[in-house]
Amino acid sequence: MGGSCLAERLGHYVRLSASERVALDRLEEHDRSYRRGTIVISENDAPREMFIVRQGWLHSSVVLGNGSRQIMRFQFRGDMIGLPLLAFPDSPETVTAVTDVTLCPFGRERLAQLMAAHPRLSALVLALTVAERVSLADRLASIGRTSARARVSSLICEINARLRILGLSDGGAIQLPLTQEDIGDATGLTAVHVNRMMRGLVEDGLIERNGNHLRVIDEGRLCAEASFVDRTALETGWLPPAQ
Amino acid sequence: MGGSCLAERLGHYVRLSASERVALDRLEEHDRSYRRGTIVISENDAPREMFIVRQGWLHSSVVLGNGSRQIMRFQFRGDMIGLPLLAFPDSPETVTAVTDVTLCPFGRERLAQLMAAHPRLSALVLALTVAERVSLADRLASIGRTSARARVSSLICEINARLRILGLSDGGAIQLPLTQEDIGDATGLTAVHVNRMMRGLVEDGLIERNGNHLRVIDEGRLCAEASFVDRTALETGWLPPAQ
DNA sequence: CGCACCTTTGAATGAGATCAAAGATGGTGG
DNA sequence: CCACCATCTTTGATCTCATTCAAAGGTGCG
Repeated sequence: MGGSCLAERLGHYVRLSASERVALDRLEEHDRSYRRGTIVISENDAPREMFIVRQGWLHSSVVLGNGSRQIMRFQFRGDMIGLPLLAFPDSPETVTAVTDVTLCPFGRERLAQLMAAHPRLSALVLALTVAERVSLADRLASIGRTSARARVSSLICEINARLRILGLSDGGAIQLPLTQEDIGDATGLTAVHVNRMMRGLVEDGLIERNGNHLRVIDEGRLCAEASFVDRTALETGWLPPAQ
Repeated sequence: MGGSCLAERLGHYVRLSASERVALDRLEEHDRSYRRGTIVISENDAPREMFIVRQGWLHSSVVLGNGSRQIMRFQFRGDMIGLPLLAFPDSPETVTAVTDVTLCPFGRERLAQLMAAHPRLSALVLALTVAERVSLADRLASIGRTSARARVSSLICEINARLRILGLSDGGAIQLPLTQEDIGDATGLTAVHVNRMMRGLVEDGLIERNGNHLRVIDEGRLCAEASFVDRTALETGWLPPAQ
């Protein structure tokens, strides 16, 4: 089964103690696979579990009264899914598998135990949640205050930056298993307009595409146009000592 | 000085133990006042402290490369400010006092101590952060996928719901110390268009205004138009035992 | 009282949506 | 292995909601 994916991620930021590592492994005792397209958590359902992503892409979204969909965020290996369960009995969002995925389910009580026993992991999970909040805020600013072209650029920059630290971006070349409709739902645009913007980016030599394959050519210019800030680094100097 | 504002808020969700109460009081040992308009934390600065709001309104915002501003969220009594310091050395956002405010500063180490000593408070702070993330996601969907009128309605609904649990909404009547420019920056609209939308809401009998005073007349219809969901309740059944 | 800031209104402009239809692509079953 | 069907991409024409520009009232603070 290999080590815990969450441990792998947290290991980027701190040197985990043996007992922390054991505790994290226990969060991922079980795993479960889903086909692409599967709805893992459904809006307004009352899920009993959260998940850690072991393999594959997912996204979380909501559908509004007018029938349109907003994709909030994409989730990759090592990401935690379904955390709203910590605050609300009913899920505020739908989580969908974009590709075939493998997930490790865990319950609230299990997390509570871990937090009680390991203050440093507790603090680290809080820091990760805060970082995700900041990342959402970046997206908010992008959608609220920038042009269609900048919104698409920003999404590409974010996905590329996040895949890079997972070793899934080969010099800017990534697998992008999204339809233009998906990209539109993530950026607040129509699929038609996403198409026009992406062709523009190709024409201007910022990216290349064929099929699901995308390559960022001029990352500096792409990020600059998008006002994109990389949030993948994390400050950890303040954490309490390991247990 | 009265009790801790954060304790007051957390007390809505759980019955705090004596020792938890003492720990929370220590977070708010000091306080500091700022005039309205003051920038409390500046984007890209490296703040040394976070704050708990004791009195007044603030907002957090970013300014993008094109010069426009996006307001992410408004903060009221009992809200925590500057949490990004837990994840990033430089602040990703500017925090500004909308009215005269009183804030209680505290450092990361102080929070780390509290989390190490009080697993339940730890979990509760995590739950609050998750809830705020969900609330941001709601805003994202509002801005990404709804009309100008719905966005303004949604903002009014959210502010009203949050002020209500603080006892600051008198049957839908609230103090709204915001310019239409502020509302525009929060909803991704221009001040001019905000003006037209608000007059529309008044004409249709959904709200009333004069000066800084706003009254929600038909909350049901306003929330329905905005696809607004109240996120002020919090699930706490899973928390570890109090210390 | 006067000035700065905010709200309100109108007219022109424009970015992105909508509508429609023609190519591509790929997965599935025969 | 190939043909077919569903889904996705691409392109063009038109429309609309929100922006932009401009200027005239209000309001409150110093």
